[in-house]
Amino acid sequence: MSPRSPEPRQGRATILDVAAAAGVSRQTVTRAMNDMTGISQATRERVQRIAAELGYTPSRFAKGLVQGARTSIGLAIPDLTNPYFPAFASSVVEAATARGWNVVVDDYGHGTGNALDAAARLAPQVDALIGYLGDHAVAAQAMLGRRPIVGLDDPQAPAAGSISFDYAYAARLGLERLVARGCRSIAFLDSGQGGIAAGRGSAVSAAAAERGLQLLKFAAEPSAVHAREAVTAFLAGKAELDGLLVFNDLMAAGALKALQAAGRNVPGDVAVIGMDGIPLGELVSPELTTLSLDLRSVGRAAVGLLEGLLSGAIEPRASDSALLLRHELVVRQSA
Amino acid sequence: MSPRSPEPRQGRATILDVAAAAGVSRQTVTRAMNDMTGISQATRERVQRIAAELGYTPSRFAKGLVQGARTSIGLAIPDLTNPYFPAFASSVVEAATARGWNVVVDDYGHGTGNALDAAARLAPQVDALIGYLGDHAVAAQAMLGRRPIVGLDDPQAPAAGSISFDYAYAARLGLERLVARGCRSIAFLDSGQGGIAAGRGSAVSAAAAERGLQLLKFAAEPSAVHAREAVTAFLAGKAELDGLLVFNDLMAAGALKALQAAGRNVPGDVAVIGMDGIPLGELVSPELTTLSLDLRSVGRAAVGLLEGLLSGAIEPRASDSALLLRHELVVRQSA
DNA sequence: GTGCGCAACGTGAACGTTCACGAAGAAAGC
DNA sequence: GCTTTCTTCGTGAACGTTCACGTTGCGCAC
Repeated sequence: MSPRSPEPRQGRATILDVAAAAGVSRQTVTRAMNDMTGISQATRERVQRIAAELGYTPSRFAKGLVQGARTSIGLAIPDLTNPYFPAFASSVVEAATARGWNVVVDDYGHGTGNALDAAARLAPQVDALIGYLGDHAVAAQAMLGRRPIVGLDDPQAPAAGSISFDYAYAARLGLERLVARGCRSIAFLDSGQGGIAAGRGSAVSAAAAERGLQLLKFAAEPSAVHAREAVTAFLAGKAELDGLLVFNDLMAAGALKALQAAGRNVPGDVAVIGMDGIPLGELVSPELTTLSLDLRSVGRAAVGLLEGLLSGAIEPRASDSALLLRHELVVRQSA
Repeated sequence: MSPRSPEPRQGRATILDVAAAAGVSRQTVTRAMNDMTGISQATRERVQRIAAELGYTPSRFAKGLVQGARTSIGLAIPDLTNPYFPAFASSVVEAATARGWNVVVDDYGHGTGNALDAAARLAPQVDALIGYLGDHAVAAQAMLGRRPIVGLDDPQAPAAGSISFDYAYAARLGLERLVARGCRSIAFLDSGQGGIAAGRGSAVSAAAAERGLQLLKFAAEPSAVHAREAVTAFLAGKAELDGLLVFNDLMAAGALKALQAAGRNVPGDVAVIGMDGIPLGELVSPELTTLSLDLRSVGRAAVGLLEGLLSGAIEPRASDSALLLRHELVVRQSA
């Protein structure tokens, strides 16, 4: 048995297998496979045919090693089942695809995982990272070494690049709307998770204090069902309620359900405002008034930042590497 | 200038940079970085510290080349903004992560892309592929060479592994429900896209014929807004309608909106049944009765199939490589 | 003091591809 | 006929890591 049989049964065929089968050299196979010049049309076709017969596909490792490709980015998100994140992921994938990059997606919400686990899984696979990393951005950067990170919603300790949201502005906008509608007893349904999620709650509290508003706060895990249960429990208490600002649209959708189940009319009895502006808001009844984010622009911005960081056009942790985006009030039916 | 300066400014640091800076050999750095035996604790820590200072991270290409890792799978889906697909993607990512695999996600719905473009982008990056490939499964297999593909919803020309859905069964279940409710004028809102999507429509037609039912069919692009417009236009026509079966839940949600806008009570005037069983169905009003799929089990099954194909435990295109899953009627409020 | 074993560390080879260069042969110009 | 040019193809080296060895030095038993 020769060390390299003409048609290896196991393991992937290599370029040398194809070369041997075609009676040419490595380089000629390379020329044929990559549509390079310096090869006759006849040879090109013959080699391609033989390659296909052998099921040969070039090793991405060997190719990447010699070419030094930088084309894989990681995307770390907490929960693909919360519609906000696929909407965001979709725009990241679109922007990355336009640049010829691949996106390795890691959803760290399963089980007890956190962003650091996701970073650890992605670190050996990618050239850069985009993600909701919260407090773990620093540790993630250590894992990534010199490869850039664009962190979302990390205004405290921004990563090399960062995209944050002006929650103070959003909170003012939301409360203003509720007050303008005549709401007197306003509550904020927060996310029960700390970390990344804390910014919204404190911004709303601050905005309420600024206006001299008494603000009731309660919290739930960030899902529709949990929000529904939390609102039901809240309504069972004595508290008055005629205006409700909610951590995100998904939870707001759950809140709507609970209010309706409790016989409260929305927006007649209780006005509800969500946050994020996901398409779901237009499908629920009543349609959700929300503090909307242009999610496609968020993804584009993140990938654009990353491109700048990778090329060196943008300095890490500089003024132009930290973006602050604003929500916009989209008035529909719920408030 | 020596060919390898102690602290290279540009380009990633290599194992040799670390070795030189620490005054040890490659192999010792390897031992330190990978927590191997045969190294003193003092040296291990010193090397790790120096590696961190240099921002060294091992090249995935070199590592993959020598270790022959098979840990990246591609996931090709048409549209991340349709909630069905992230729900599916989430379960694939979860199952893949549990096996230590990474998932490269490609969303080919942007612009004019199709599944073949996605396969072409993914082919150089992954060791296997899961996806909604439709007619392109054969062409995709050519790009993947010997690497296995698990295709979804491709009963005609199954890939190496395939997961299909028993639409005949689902259609009978749905129509049965509508008839049992007393519906006489039943329509099916189909997806305007051919290819992958055609199976549902023909199954519903067949099931209707089987029952001797007259079935009205109309179609729209598979999004909530398009479905809403299509239903509005349909209602503006003369046709009677008291039962509506819809291609998927997202479109059904749009249909609900249109029916309500036209003053039709659901389910009083028109009963509506969706398909897929995505969480959205519980958030709309009335809550959507649907032909539900256990999406987590679909992802698990796909990854399990892939694992079998990769390990050789499952033969491509064999009886055990083609799974047929059944929908289940989940009765909520809309029918 | 000789031999042995073990811990700690180093070196050649290999993974599969592309790049840079070189060589052979044919066609073309004079 | 000779050189030149162009097309077609082949060969050494390199990418950065791990694997399988080999080597050194030290302690210890006899």
